[in-house]
Amino acid sequence: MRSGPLLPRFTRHSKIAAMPTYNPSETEPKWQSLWDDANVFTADDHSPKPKFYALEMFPYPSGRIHMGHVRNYAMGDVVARYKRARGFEVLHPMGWDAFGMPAENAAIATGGHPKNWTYANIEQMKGPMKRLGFALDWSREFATCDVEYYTEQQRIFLKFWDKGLVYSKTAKVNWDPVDNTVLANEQVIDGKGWRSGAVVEQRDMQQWFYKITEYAEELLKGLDTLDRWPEKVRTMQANWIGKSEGLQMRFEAASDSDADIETFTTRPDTLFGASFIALSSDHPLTKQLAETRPALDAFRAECAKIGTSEEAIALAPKLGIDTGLRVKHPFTGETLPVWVANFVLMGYGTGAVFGCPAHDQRDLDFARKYDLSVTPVVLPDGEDAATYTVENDAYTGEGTLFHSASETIVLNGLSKDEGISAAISKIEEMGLGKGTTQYRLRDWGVSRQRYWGCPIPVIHCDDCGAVPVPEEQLPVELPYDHIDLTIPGNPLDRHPTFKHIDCPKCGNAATRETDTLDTFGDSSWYFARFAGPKGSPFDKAAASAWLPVDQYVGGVEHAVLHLLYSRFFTRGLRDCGLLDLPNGEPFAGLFTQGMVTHATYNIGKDASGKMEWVVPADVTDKDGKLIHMPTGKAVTQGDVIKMSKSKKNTVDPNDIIETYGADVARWFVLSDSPPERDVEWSEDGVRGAWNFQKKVWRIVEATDASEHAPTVLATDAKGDALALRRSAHKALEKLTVGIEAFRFNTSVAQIYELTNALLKYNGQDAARMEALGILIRAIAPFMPHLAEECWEQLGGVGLIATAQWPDVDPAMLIEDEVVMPIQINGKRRAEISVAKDMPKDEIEALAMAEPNIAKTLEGLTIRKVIVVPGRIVNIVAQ
RNA sequence: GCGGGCGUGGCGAAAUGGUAGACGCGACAGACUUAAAAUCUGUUUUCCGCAAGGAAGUGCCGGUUCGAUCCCGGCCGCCCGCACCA
Repeated sequence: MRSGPLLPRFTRHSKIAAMPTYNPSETEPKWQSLWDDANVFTADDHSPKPKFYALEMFPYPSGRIHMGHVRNYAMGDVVARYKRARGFEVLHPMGWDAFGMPAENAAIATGGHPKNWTYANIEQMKGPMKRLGFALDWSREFATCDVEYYTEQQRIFLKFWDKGLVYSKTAKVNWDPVDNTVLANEQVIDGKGWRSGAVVEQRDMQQWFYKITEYAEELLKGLDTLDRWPEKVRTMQANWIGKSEGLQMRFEAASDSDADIETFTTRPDTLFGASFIALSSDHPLTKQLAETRPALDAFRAECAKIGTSEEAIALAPKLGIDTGLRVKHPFTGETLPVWVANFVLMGYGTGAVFGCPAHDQRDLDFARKYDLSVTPVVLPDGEDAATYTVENDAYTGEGTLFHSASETIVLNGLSKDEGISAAISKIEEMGLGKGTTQYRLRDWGVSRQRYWGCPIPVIHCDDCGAVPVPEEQLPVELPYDHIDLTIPGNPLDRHPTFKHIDCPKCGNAATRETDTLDTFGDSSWYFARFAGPKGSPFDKAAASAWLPVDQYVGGVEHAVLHLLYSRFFTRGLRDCGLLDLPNGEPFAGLFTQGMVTHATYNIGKDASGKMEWVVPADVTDKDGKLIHMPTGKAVTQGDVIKMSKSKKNTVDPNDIIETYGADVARWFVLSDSPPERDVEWSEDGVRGAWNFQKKVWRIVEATDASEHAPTVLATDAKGDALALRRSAHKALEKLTVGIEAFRFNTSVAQIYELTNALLKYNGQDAARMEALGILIRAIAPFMPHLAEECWEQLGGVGLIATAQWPDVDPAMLIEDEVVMPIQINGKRRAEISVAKDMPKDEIEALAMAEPNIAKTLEGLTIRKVIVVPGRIVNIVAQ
């Protein structure tokens, strides 16, 4: 006899007593409270089981959950529930990435307080999140704007300071001269402030930096160990770090009135092709020259307008101005002109390059425009040195050096790599430079001139300079009173009590730093805090035991910044002795999920010429025409894009939960599309999920649960029962692989197949119950509430949330008979059914005997017969 | 511009060297129903054919292979990233 389930179970003896159809609005809250009562999802720090840390990128508390959240957390939840069923102690926490600009924007718009707005939003979002039934350990919840959290973040800042990972320098910001405030790049639209419309200036400000470049090499090398990260993300990070090996070298002044210029190049082999030197418009020498030359100063202003993004600079037409300065070529002694060019970045290398037009496209475009010489020095294989020229396409590939000889050095005949080594050696020998490694990665500027963030724990003293706040004086708490964001500028800067304080070192009057930390700092260590909140800034032992996160799930938009900063933080924390994580990697497995998209709908442009978008819920199909119900206007369907408020193509998860339930919402976002790809929301798709839910319940309803438990093994099944059993175990095998490989859509397909097999099966025997038991447990990570209800109905013991994953019976995967296609010249002409272990020659004989094969082979000569046992027969004939 | 990815039925897709289109949506036909919904059965890549069967087919061109959606080269198209949104 099996023991009873948690809830009184009502047994059905016949189909006469009408069973109510499955009602998620009743069952879902019921199971959620049972899970809560049993503390099923609370992770045990001291469990003897193997650990599994499942984490989704925590949400910004905007106040509303959206379908993207549902998809993100549903994916993590599948993994978390599956791993629990597989015997792991699972940590699956949730919290809030709660600092940031939207709270300030809301405060600006409504006059409210960012703190009130944020905490109210958290409360508002928690309800729907809980209603979705995720297997989350809510006991570890926190918001990054909690004083307890940012106190510890300030402590980390101080530890980093002690470790030499924090420093300050001046850096450029977008300055809005009307609002007197610093703007984020996204707040700058066409070079103007988003609110004031004033032309934005680039202004230098003293700012704090984290020395991420200290770890450039380790962060790059570490990427090779992240074999459970998408290749794409690793490539993006590697590009971001941008390691390049080359030569830093000085071009010496041609005369006393000229100047030496320090350059960096990755192609010293092309030195003989150099025809000019190009300086960045921000190069110190450029600035100096611009002071006395209005034309150059104007050109600098032109360059600043292009913007700072690499894309903008790369796409802008190449422009320059000759400084009149001349330098000496180190090998030939010839003079080279020094130009200022708009395509040279100050932030990379030395802010100066030598231009070799034949072998660099930018240099070539520039040279053609200003009629500078183009001398090819790398000869592609197969080209004739006497006739080879470069017209409009620079040659950047391999080849043999030519036109590269002087009294100083001869590079002719060398390969590209040999030329690079030889040129570096020579320049080093001449004392003009050194082979070096450059990184594109820059230090992380963390200062934000904003209120709603973690205060930077630093005090500025006229005598002592920048002094870190002594640890015992933490936290530097964000003041709540006297905060008015509707006035331009940073409220902390004008706060009556926050800013002015005595220097902790000398006791004289001093001022607090009024900048707050970049919110990326908040999210760079929250996963450690989840693992153990006790301790400072987190429980070292617990965090070290839980980390790394075994499966992290989130949007690809975080591919570089958040994920790179976190990788830096865990290394910094390790080196400050706060964390035992030898390889420093916070996330062992990463999955980047696609977006939830939806068609957009509009009813044309309004009087001001602005497109009027309408919500999908208001659009109806009337005789094949789309109509906007509130206005009766004709609707035009636009692109299918990511759900966004501005295009109004959103579907509110609350509405879906209310209408169909949490399980259906979860099932839909996991079913059709591969997880890494976008999924298009559709009403039909949701109804499909709804119908599937009902179908499962109908099968359960039609099952006599009085004889067998759902954990039964029908080992003596024969005939149809055996066939069902085979289907069940095959489906189980495939769907398990699907979950492990993050291909939930294929798991769903297997679940459908098994469901269809069960639907067709009439027997009320152990095989039916076994297959159904497998189905229900397989559904559980996807539709946990439905699974619990079915499990209970079938007489399953305990909660399915704590049930073990069913075992695949390997014997059920092996077929005695296999169907083999027979091809002639790669085209399928017949198929035969043979015993699995039939010898090759017998298979061949059978294949030849097939009527259609014999017929097709008539008049042909057989050249070769390929027999791949269990797979295929291919006859090559002419 | 540089870097990366993707391209398969009406649609979402599956198959990563072995029968292309599993599974789902939609559509069509039928059953049940006064009717609709729900449910069930069947058809559904295109073309020829009553059928058996045949031909073409995974963006385009070529290559490797007995065999290519899959591997390689070139092209076309679309998408993403390129440093203060989170």
